[in-house]
Amino acid sequence: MEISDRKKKILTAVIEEYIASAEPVGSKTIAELGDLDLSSATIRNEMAELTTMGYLEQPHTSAGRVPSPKAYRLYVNELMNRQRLSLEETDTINESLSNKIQQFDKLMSDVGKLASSLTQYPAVSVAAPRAATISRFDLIYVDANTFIAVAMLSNSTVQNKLVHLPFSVEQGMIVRLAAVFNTNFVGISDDKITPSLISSVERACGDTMGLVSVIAAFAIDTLNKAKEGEAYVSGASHLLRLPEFRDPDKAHELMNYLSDSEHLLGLPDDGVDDIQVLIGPENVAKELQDSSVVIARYNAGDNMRGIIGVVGPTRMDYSAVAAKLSYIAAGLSRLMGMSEAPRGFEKLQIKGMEMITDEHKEDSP
Amino acid sequence: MEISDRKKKILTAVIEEYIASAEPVGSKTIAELGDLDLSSATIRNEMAELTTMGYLEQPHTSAGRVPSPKAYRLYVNELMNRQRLSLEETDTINESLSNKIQQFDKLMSDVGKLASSLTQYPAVSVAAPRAATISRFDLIYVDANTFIAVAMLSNSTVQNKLVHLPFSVEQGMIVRLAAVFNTNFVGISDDKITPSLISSVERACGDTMGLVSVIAAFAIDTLNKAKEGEAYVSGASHLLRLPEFRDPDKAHELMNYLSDSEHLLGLPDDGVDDIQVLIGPENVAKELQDSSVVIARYNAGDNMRGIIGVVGPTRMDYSAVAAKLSYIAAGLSRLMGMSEAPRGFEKLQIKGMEMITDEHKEDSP
DNA sequence: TACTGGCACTCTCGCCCTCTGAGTGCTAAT
DNA sequence: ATTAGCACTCAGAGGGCGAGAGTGCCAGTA
Repeated sequence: MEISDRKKKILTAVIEEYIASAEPVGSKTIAELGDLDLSSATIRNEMAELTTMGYLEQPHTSAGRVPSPKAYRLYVNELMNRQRLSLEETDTINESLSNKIQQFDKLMSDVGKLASSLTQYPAVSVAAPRAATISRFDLIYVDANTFIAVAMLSNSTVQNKLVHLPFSVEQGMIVRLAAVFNTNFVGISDDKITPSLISSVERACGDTMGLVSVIAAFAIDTLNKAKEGEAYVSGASHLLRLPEFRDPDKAHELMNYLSDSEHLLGLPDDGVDDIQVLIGPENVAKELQDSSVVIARYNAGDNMRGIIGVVGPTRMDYSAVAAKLSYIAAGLSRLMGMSEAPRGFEKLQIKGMEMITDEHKEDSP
Repeated sequence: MEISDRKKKILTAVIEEYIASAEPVGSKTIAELGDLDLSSATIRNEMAELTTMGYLEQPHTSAGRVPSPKAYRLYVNELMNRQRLSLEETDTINESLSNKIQQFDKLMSDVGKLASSLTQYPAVSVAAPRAATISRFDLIYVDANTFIAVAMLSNSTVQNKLVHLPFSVEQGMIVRLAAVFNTNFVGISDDKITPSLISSVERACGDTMGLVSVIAAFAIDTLNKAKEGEAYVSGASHLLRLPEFRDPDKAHELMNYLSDSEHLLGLPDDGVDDIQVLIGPENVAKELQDSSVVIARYNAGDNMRGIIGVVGPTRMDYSAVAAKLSYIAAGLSRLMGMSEAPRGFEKLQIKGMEMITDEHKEDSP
């Protein structure tokens, strides 16, 4: 059966009422809203039909109706009106992002915190794994027992390691090693760094003290680290505020699931849309079957992708959450993803100096 | 009134029973343990006195007794027998630590996760703030628009930044800048990097394009980052397992408190003992008044101090938690704090190669 | 004098019962 | 097609009751 316009209106009203109250919605409540000029009896009939059509559910006979996942899906796809953020809200987000972006390594977790405090739901922040090779290598001589290894990766990140040695090396050796590494280790993936390569390099520069091994280990370590994704969860405690998680066992189950980042690292792969909503049973993980997830993807240039997501009950304010997340994601892409434009420069301004970015735009994209 | 030996024994029994069961303990339960050969009536009398002395409390007239904070304090100070970890447990810890220590920047949060999973309580991992200066500076030329700034700090950490420029610079300029920075910026604290210093340096190397500012900003940023402490919370969901946090509001309050790292950064300062137990009202924060905190301090060399702590109900298995935490802390100090011995070297072994460390010792220190 | 058995007393907790009220489905009237 | 009206259902709140755990106290015993 096709769903009539009037049914859609009623369904929308039920969903929005339920999102606000978390309690089953009765026909009388809807009638009294006054949006549609219908008696409660008429609405009752419509709601009965919506129930047989699978859009509404009754917890028990004499209770009101609760939207089904199918209803939320319809709501998200066509019923809800996409919310625009207020100027105030976009300003807050822009300001937070500008501040956060100063410290690149904390960015991931800070963005999660921002999303969480903005939406009042737990947020997950995930950086997609990305393959990388070393594109430049350097060794900085500090003293006879110490040098710093620096590796710049193909994804434009730089890693370093301070190495103390239990013996002395002369500066010339360090310089020679750097040169050899730059010819042998640049542009290859970590599984190409085999023991046989290491020993041939050892012979090439006359290293008998295991220096090459140490540096090669650093290279492997760095590449591995780059390959791994990262995942952070922020604001998990927001869950406990919600009526659907008053039961500590339920809350515990979900929080436990979220705290294992293994589960979250898979998220960035499937799905192509900029923003994606997974409602209840649409989630594959059984721990999420009663919850919904809103995910925004961003592209931070240099083949680094990430997602920022929010977890909540199926009764979630999809409209507001989606608007906020996509604004954050767009802001991230804008601030970080300008591969063409000069990068890094604008991140290094002294506090108080103006950021070199576009002027703030308050349109949510 | 002085507390007799027999009272101590009874108190210990009550505390341990309560720690295990989370329910008020009656005289009969203690009598049936058989540890002391006394009738329930005698124990009843003793418990009544312990109550007037302030060691026990009654939730209501006809319930058993619950230990007071004062009782836990006595228990921790002299009653409990300090637990030794099993060989198995120490092996697990040692192994985890060896693995974690590979990736220095994740160490903090990983150690928290370890403590949390070991104790089954939420854990906090805090790195104390530490002042630092730059002890060596280097700029690595990548291409005409790109260089890498590397700063080694007095605390032996190394930071770097990839800098893209919206214009070209020649390699000679980069080299000259590095030299100038090494003479002007080494050994000074961040508040010495004033605009006037920057402009004098700018004049010294003929920089008209703001390069010096960019690099100085990196220096300030790096020093600031080093000065800030870091705090992580792991395994907060463990709280929900505990009977005292079945009430979602209580759990929410504590989790909320913990999630704001501001509160935790203060922890490392006060207190001098290696291991410290704060019971209920001994905590200054009102959110912790009903909970206990066990803190272990470690010293990771290079003037880096940190604490690893566990938060739980006052009814906490102090003995086991303290043993585990202090073993972890000692392990950290051992693995990282060997300032005299070669450092860094042992962290860079290829996976599968043996770690260069002391053999595992199963003594808890 | 120190301990113990016994007993009356108290109070929580779980259980059952009842009652109320919200919400429904259906029918007859408009 | 819509609505008013009505009988029906059922969760949840409130009250009463009994069981059981634990206590304090007293009198008796070693």
